[in-house]
Amino acid sequence: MDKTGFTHLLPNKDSCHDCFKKEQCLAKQLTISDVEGLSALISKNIKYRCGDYIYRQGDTSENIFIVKSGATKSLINSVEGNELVIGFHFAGEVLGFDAIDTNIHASSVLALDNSIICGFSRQLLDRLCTTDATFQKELIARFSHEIVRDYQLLILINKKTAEQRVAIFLLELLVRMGSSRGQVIHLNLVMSRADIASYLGLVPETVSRVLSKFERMGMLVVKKKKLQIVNDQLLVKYSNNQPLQKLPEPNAMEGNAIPLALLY
Amino acid sequence: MDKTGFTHLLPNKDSCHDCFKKEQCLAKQLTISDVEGLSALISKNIKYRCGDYIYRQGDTSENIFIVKSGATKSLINSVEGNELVIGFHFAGEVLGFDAIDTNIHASSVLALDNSIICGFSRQLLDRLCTTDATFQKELIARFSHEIVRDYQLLILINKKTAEQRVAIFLLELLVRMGSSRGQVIHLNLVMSRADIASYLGLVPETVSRVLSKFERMGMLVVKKKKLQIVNDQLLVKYSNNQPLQKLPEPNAMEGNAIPLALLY
DNA sequence: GAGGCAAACTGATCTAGATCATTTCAGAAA
DNA sequence: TTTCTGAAATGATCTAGATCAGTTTGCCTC
Repeated sequence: MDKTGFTHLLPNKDSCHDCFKKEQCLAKQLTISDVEGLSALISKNIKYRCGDYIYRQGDTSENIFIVKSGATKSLINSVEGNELVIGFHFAGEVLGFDAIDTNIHASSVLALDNSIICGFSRQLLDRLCTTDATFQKELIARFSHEIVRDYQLLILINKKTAEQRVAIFLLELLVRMGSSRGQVIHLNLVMSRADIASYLGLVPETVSRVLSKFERMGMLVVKKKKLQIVNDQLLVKYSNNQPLQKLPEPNAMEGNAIPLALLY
Repeated sequence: MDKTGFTHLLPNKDSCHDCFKKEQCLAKQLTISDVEGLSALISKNIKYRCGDYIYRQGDTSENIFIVKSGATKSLINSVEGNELVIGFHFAGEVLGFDAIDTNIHASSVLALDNSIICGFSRQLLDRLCTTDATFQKELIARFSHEIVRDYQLLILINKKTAEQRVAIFLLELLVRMGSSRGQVIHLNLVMSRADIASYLGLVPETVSRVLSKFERMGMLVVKKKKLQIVNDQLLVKYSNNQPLQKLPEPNAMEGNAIPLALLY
């Protein structure tokens, strides 16, 4: 029936008016008629298969993209040739902010899954920015949001243990996938262990080992790309580097007299 | 004579018209009269002493700032209480982009030196954005630039050796300080070893050791905060992880028969 | 259902850089 | 000048995670 693999992702027609994601769209505050009038400048519902590039590092920037469904990763190819994953993007997120200044993409983005993505031409972007103050504000807000998100990744990478990184990553995924906490959650890891490792500044083997350990601790059940979070409270503990077996803090004694023997 | 320590930084009057940094200013493309008309919304030449905060993480955002002279660092305080340096900012750079979306600063910025900084009220920012298309474009371009810069820091941190990190950091400083390459350069490190270490995802001792090693290799002369770059070509080699003493690659043999003894 | 293949997992070993413990040094105060 | 103080340098040791070397697993294709 569905030979394309996309039909289930498209419950609506090829129009902004019926878009089931319009609440998350960059242009959400424009009236429908505004957008429809500029329809020629929007490429709606472009289909990407797993592994397809949305754009490549070095490409001239033609569009800003909005992920409607599916998932993508963005990466940077270093001079030495190895690639560094710098982000994962899900429905509602905007792609292409890296090229507004220079017109050249500083990163590549590719689909991790069959994905539907809309493109706003740069021309439309400029036009809306000058004619529509609300749109412009929304755009700048998203820029700012992106900068704060980058900070978070820096924090995640900096001086955290492998276990913390993986725990934080999983919790972040839970939030972004919109799952509520405190119950058994099924998570479909759309990215490979190597992708996660690159993103977290680790090596695939380490990610694998940490996931296995977390499984042994009863926090989750791992079955390749299918993850089942069983105990997210414990996951939170690990994300703060407070594993179960940790000894009480030295100052747990405070309030009692400290034996002299411990001071000398 | 100059008891304030600031006079030498201010060769011009307290006006945008005479500002010696106007070419680098966010509002550079506005005509002088435009800006002067909005003068009440610009706090010109605010003086900060070494250690003063320009703003703190969690503060409500009142202004966008432009560094006119001096230097600042931005940092994030983690939940555990330790601080992470995420950037250094010199003349011409804009501060405060992290709070445009939420109105709350996600990071703190403090002066590393006596610094002169101008503040644009958020109100002015909004006004210029709606009335002046060129200003708005410039602002968005700077946002995009900031995002790309964040990518660079991610690359710097990710999977690079301590020597690479320090070498890249020094080369980056050379560029940002505007020094031309290929000659002996005097560099005044305005930040501490601890700041550099935090920024590079290392520990102060490691930064110290690497600088000492670079000195032994004849690349630079270290005298606390005064650095003298003697051989920047070698620094470039180290930044690519190609130190001098490295053995020839294994495939240097290719073309010759490989001795069986090496295979077993 | 067999064969092929790439991702994921696991165990053994190694090492870059962290940690801990001093020492040195430069600038400020007295 | 001497003393004081905090940053920086240096040496010795330790360890988290990388690296290397397989093995296992799930998923194609025929």
